[in-house]
Amino acid sequence: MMGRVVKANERKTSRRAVYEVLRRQVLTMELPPGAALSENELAATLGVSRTPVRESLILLAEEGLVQVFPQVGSFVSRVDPVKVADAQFLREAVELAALDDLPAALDPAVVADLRSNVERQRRPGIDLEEFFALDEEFHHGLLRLSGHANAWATVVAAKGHLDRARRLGLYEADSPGTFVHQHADILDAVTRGDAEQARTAMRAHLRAVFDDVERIRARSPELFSSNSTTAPTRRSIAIWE
Amino acid sequence: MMGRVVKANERKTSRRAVYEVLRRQVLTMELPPGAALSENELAATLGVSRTPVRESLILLAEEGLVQVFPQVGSFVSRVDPVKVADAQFLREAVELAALDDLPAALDPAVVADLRSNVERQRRPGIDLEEFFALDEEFHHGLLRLSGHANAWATVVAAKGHLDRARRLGLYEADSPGTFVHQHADILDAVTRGDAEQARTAMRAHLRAVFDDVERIRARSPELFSSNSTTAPTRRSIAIWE
DNA sequence: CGACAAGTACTTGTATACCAGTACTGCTCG
DNA sequence: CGAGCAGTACTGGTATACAAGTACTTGTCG
Repeated sequence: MMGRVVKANERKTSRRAVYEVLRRQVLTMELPPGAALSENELAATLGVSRTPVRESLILLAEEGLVQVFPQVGSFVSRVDPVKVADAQFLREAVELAALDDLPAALDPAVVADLRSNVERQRRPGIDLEEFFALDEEFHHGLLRLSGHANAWATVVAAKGHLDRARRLGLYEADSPGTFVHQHADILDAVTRGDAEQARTAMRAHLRAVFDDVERIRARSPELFSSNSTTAPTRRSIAIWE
Repeated sequence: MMGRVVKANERKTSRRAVYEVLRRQVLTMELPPGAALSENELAATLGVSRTPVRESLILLAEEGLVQVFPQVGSFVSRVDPVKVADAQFLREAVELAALDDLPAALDPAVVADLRSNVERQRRPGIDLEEFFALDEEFHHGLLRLSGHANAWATVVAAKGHLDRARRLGLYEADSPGTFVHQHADILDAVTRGDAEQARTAMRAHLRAVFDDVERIRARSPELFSSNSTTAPTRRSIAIWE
């Protein structure tokens, strides 16, 4: 048989655009936990048909950010403390393992990016969304240093619930100053080659982020899932509108 | 506003069935790397419409098991050594972190399951598919011991490429005896409470699995992606039929 | 015989139509 | 007035129709 060569360039699909919009709106709480997501309504709002909307909701459901109940409706998931803890564990495992795997000679370009990143985090009156973007970039950069940048995508896909909880915490804080200091500490230890201190600083940082969740949960319980036990026998949820 | 209570039971959807069938066929190499997956053809074969087939392919593409090229076609991904290494790193990070987090008192029911599992792995002439199922259950059980069973789902979603490489390795081996021994070693160390030895044994086990990949790659290079460098400037692939 | 170009048969992406099923509304009847 | 039940307007799941685009085929011309 002859070899058949297939060429394809990446094209703009409306599904990708819809997915990114919806995901951002869920993570930023613009679409709050519990909100109803009607496929028809979203399609009309976004100016597309149900198909790309539906496919986006399926992907978001796979990430745990949306719950789809056949013949009933689709809803933004409440923040599930169990999933927050799961994401915390996964993230800590990956980021600490990466620190264990740092090469002797760090990529100077990446190190420069990280330094610049921390500097920008220090800007007074920084916007929260901007800080989050820098924070993501910082942690991603640390993984790049160890050559495991690709693992970040898996962490990102799993930590949606954690991100929403973090956002809740930061919205109530005056400034993300504490976290900026922790970032600087981690980077300092890494560049000094002090792996043990880097691990300690990273663990303290991630745990500090995690500890915020319980505080927020006490203040805004309606945003959290009430599935206290492992698995409910009946798949039932209550929506307050 | 009044509280609105929504009840919904989980229903059978053909999409879930199609997804599971396709995923199994990809992981077992029944659909080999590089195979063309026509949505129309699959729909006709499975007796459903394009919609559930298409939605399943989107999910598989998200896992990296399938590549979709708009207006060109969908294909089973070749085993990407980079993704195999990524999955290996992720898995090792998670499973070792779980061993660090074992409680003082292990759940005796889970321990009994693990012992029974290893015994069944020892059965002579064991079928390969059965061994894989037991292997999955074994590692999942170890995560359960540390209370991080949910992290297994994330690992599973990320390790599709690794699993296919492993399967290739075992298909050529006479028996999975070496791995069974390693499983037994890990379980022994865990039940003895020797966390350090458990970590060592686990690391050796996972690395042994990983080392098989290069051997297989040398023997069956056509099943592997040839993206030697980081990112190709053109999204082009070659299919041999 | 070979190169080039129009045609054709596919591909996936999107839009729409229909179906099964759920939850709320409001009428009816006790 | 209240409880119960039928009606109705929604939901998401699936099937189908159409559109945009790619790669191979084949006819034509030099």
